[in-house]
Amino acid sequence: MSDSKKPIKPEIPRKAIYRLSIYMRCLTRLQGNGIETISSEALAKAAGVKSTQLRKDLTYFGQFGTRGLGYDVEQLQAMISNLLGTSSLQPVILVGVGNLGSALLTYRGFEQEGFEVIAAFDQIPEAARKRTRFKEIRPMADMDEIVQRAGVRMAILAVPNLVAQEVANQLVKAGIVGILNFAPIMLEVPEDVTVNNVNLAIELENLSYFIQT
Amino acid sequence: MSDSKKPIKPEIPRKAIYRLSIYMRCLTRLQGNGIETISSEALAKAAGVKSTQLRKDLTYFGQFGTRGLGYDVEQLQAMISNLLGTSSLQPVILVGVGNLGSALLTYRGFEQEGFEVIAAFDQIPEAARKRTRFKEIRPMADMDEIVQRAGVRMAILAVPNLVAQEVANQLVKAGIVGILNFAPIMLEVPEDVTVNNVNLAIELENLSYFIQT
DNA sequence: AAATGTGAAGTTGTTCACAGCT
DNA sequence: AGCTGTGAACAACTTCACATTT
Repeated sequence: MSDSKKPIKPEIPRKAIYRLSIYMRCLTRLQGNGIETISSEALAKAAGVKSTQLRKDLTYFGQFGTRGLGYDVEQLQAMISNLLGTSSLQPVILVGVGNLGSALLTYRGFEQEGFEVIAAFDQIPEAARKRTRFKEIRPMADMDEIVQRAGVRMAILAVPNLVAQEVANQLVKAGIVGILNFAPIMLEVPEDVTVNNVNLAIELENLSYFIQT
Repeated sequence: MSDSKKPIKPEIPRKAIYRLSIYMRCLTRLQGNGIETISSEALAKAAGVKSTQLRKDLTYFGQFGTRGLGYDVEQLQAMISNLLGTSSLQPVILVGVGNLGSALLTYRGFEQEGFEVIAAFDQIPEAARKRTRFKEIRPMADMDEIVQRAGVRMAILAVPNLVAQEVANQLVKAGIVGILNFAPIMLEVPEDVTVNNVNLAIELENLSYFIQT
């Protein structure tokens, strides 16, 4: 599970924001199939939610449909993409090129979704280079300069637990305001910084609970 | 975000189960530091939750503390591990050794948490072998046999969207009852199968929303 | 007629306040 | 005295029912 602790706009449920991403993927697929208009009923089904929820989610941000008709696929897609801030390519850095970090660098899936990993950082860049083909591996000391020069606002944190807080502090100091944290600890960050936690082991453990006979 | 749709015991909030995993990690760390007893207050702080929530979460499963004293670290750890079904090593398979799949195989972090990836499957095993050093890469056709022989109950699904549902069906048929799904689609599965969804792109997108100025 | 937008009702999850052990 | 366990109050989120628009 992932988990952020930033309700900037407290009126809007955090889960609603996650669902926007899902709606957007569905819309992109529909667009690819040449479908121009869709009802909340049909889109909700594709997204795996109730149609009332979809409509409620959208109205947090405005009115985008036409009664009696439905939603314009392209227009709604553009609107959501814009809301999420993914309508332009966003630079991201990755910190910690160990086991998981190098795995994430290998996975080029972020690029397809509007994020570009412009640099990776590791305490021992030479060792890190042996684990990946990714070229831009830098020592931690270069972080400030690169973040500032490229105007990076988001970071993927994949360092060992013991140093996670310390590195998070460094990230914040460099100007990062969004952290995707893979370390299984609660990071303490200033109010204006958002942390989303992802932990694959916890997801497996959670499954493990539910599949018990 | 992760997301399962299986409330076998509807009284217990799903989020409470996730939190159990977090408590367990904290307890393991405390145990390593030689701490024998801890109050709900202190453990809750380490886990990043309110103490009342921790106590409520635990009482869904029974009474484990001593009033006036707190909880026995080792005992509580063992209890939660047992509840989650992670007290013994659990075999897992991975399906789809593409970009993400091979990244996940590279990441050996599951092993450290009580899960062993005993085999990986791909439609084109020869091509998949070029992406990873993991040895046990099999054609999809071998799935049934391996799952049954090893008594595997959990699978990590990292195939392209277009075939995700189809492969999920095959997994279910083979006897898998827990799926960690990385494809950004809602899988349709029988009631007795649990799906947890993880989508890294969605997590980044969600961050992207919150860091907007 | 068809489908959206939305206040109100319902449900689920969290926190409080305090009773009850040790 | 200190800290857990828990019903009751509260808050957040979801669903319903229906008025409204095309």
